[in-house]
Amino acid sequence: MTTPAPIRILVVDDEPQIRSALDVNLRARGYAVDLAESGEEALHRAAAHHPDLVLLDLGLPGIDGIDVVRGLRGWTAVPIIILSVRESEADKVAALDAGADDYVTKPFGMNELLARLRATLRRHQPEAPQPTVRTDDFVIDLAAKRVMRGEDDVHLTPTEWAIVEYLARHAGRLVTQRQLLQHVWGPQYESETNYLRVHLAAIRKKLEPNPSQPRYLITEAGMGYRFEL
Amino acid sequence: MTTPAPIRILVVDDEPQIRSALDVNLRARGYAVDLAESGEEALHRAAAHHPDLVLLDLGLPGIDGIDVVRGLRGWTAVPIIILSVRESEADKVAALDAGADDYVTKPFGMNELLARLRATLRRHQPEAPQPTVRTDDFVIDLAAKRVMRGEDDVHLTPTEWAIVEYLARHAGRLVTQRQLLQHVWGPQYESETNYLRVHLAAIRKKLEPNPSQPRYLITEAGMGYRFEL
DNA sequence: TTCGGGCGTAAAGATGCCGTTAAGACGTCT
DNA sequence: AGACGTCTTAACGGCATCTTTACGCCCGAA
Repeated sequence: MTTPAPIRILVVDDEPQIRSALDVNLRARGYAVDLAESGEEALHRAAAHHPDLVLLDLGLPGIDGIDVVRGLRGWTAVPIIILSVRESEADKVAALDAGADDYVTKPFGMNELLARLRATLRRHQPEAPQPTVRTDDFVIDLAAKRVMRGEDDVHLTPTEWAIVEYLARHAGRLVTQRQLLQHVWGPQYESETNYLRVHLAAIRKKLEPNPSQPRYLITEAGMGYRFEL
Repeated sequence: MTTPAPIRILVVDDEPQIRSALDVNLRARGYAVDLAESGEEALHRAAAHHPDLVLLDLGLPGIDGIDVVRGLRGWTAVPIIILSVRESEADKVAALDAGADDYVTKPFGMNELLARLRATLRRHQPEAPQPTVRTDDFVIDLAAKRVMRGEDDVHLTPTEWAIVEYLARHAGRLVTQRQLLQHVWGPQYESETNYLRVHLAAIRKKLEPNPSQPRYLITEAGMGYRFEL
């Protein structure tokens, strides 16, 4: 298991104190921070570094903040939170309709900003990639709970699927009978090894090219089973 | 192109003037509005009607607003915008971390609220990258919340639509009864599998060419259902 | 070689789930 | 308040699945 990559946040503000305050607070929470002090620099750094979220001050010298929002929205859906001293409704409406995700009025509390930041990031999390286990003869789609053998799919009963899934998630490793029994049937089933024999036979009949001589679902006599890729 | 279904908004507030003001303004913008004046009613109506967005007052009699957020987040990802007189950072942080999407302090400008509402709804669109799901026999228009079978459209009840939509958005994957029950009826309905049997029968009667031998809405005995394209 | 434990296979019975139907409850409009 | 659409609830037959039992094989140990 690798450590997750830090979430990258681009902070855009022309006031050095605010940049610094955000930098310190965000780094303290484990975010990676990139800083920009103008709209041009913001667009440039966003294109170069692809941040996971943008904190954007509206009152920038040069390009207006709203135009930064439009510039970003032209090519990316990165979440944008506006920081601004402007309290007027018109400004908020314009920023939000330009594509900003949230609007926080300065001065703001750091805890509120962090909470809004978490809320925004939470919404933008992409779905985890769907794991599949492939062999030469069939494909196990763990997310769809489905097994494909060539073009047509193989129908597994609930118990059969539970066994296959557990073995596939521990592919290559030896799984003891007790592990399987407890995972599929519950803690009190420790010694009903005949269940396993019966169901393994059914599974092999459906998945193995030659069920009587298993290639994938290997029996380790006296110990358990092993799913060989 | 068919007329898109109106966006349904659930307004939760115990003050009649605010309910009424929101009701009028939202209807004027073409939203369909559902009203609730307590947390209990909010949870109940949300489960019954599946709104597209919830406007929630924190200062409710009975259940606290935060608990309403938690109650909803237990089973649905519907966007929630908090309306509150409480300005303290702690309240905002608590609400956002409980799963709210935005926080607006009363008194608020109607235009700002509408802009935040649009921004929140826009953000939730990416969840529907495919507006239509097509089979040989019918077309599911996820945006318009409508099903067309050939030329004429099939009328689905709210519950039926909720089931079809969930299955269509997870096309090909196996959806457990528990997933469906929690998404359609709420968290406390984990074991009422007879609901599913009854409604699936009704849906099949409307969509399947041969309802007694389903081609699209496949039952996986003991596990759940699968929408086969 | 003989014996016994562990395993694979097959088939029959038991179990629980699913589809179907219909009636009553509920909520929402006119 | 009444009528309509919709949801809930219960009952039942049919069927998929699981359990249980029996038997034969293989292989290592005596």
